[in-house]
Amino acid sequence: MARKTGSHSQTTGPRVRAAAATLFARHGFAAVSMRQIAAEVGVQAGALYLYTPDKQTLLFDLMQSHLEELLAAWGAEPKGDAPCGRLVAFVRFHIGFHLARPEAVFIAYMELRNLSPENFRAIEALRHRYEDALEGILRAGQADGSFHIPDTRLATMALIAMLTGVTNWYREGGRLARAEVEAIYCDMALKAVGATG
Amino acid sequence: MARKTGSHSQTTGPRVRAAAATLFARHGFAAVSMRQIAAEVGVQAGALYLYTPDKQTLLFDLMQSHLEELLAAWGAEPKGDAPCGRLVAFVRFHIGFHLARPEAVFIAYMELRNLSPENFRAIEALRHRYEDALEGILRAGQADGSFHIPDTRLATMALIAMLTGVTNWYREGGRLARAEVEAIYCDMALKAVGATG
DNA sequence: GTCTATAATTAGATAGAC
DNA sequence: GTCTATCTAATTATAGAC
Repeated sequence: MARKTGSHSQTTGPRVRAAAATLFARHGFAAVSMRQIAAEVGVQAGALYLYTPDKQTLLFDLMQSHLEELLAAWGAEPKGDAPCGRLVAFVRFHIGFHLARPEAVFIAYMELRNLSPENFRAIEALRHRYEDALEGILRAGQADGSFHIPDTRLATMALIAMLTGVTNWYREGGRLARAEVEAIYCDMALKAVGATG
Repeated sequence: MARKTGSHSQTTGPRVRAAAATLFARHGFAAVSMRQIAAEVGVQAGALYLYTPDKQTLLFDLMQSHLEELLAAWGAEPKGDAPCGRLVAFVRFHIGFHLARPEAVFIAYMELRNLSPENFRAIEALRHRYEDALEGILRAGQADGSFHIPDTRLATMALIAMLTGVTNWYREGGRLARAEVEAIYCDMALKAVGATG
């Protein structure tokens, strides 16, 4: 086993991010101090500045990497050709991805107003790209007659809000298993867009 | 016109609450200082403590009065007998009420983690009572065959998340008028629960 | 790479003058 | 009812020893 040569740089950086994610999700960005993060990692506050230039950048990096991971994961997801199949794939993917990362999801939705204006624009652009992925599916289904949607943009926002809402109430080991939740949301989503197939 | 007898107590209290609501919604509870609130009202920081014992209680009062107003307004709303009509009434009521109070809605959903444990329990109880109102409609519709819902509790959470999501994207004077948005959401909600009528 | 110490600022809340 | 002044404590971020 390779010796770590006395350096912790390969582990402390990620641990700082993990501790920040946990604390930001639990108490909110503004309510968490750099000292709390340091204590969670097990270092002193000053040491954090070896891994981030400031607290704001720490938040931005968490949100940016979450959304880039989301886009990359959806891009790598196998999807069918028919709009109905693609919508089902999106619903399952969205729920699975979000339930697997409750902290990152929480931060990405709740801490937008704590971003600097430039950072906010960057995050919003990434989020918009993800919304466009769903809107593309709905447009295709509307075009080929699979769906019956009064307004695709509104349906996009409604569906994403509905799906993301699972993270507010779902608890592992609760009344419903994840697969059951996914199936029920697929059913509701297909019905909501008036799917025929 | 009655003279104000030199006292501002009838106006400053509400103005403190209004300023706090605006600032909490914009920047978040933890990021707003008592001095900022005082500046918005046009008094000094110390004067705020004539109207609230502390910052935490100020937040709690905003959330509590919002939810009590929500429950009272829904209770006073005229509703039909048939489940379909009652669901339509709920959708229109929920969207209308929430779009009219973007600040209070934002605070009630985003600042739960900044409540003390006791205050959190009180707010959650109020929120649960409101969710139960929708769940009652869905249960009735499921019972009389108007709706076809795999799981009423899950459908309740899904619908509320979908409806509340309007506050994230709707802008007055935007592409769609409020009535159009309500109509489209009614359509999607009815379809999502498999309404037959 | 981490710690200790500290600078500079700001926070929530209170006391007492007016 | 409001202001000024202040207390105590906590904040972000940096400097320099090790």
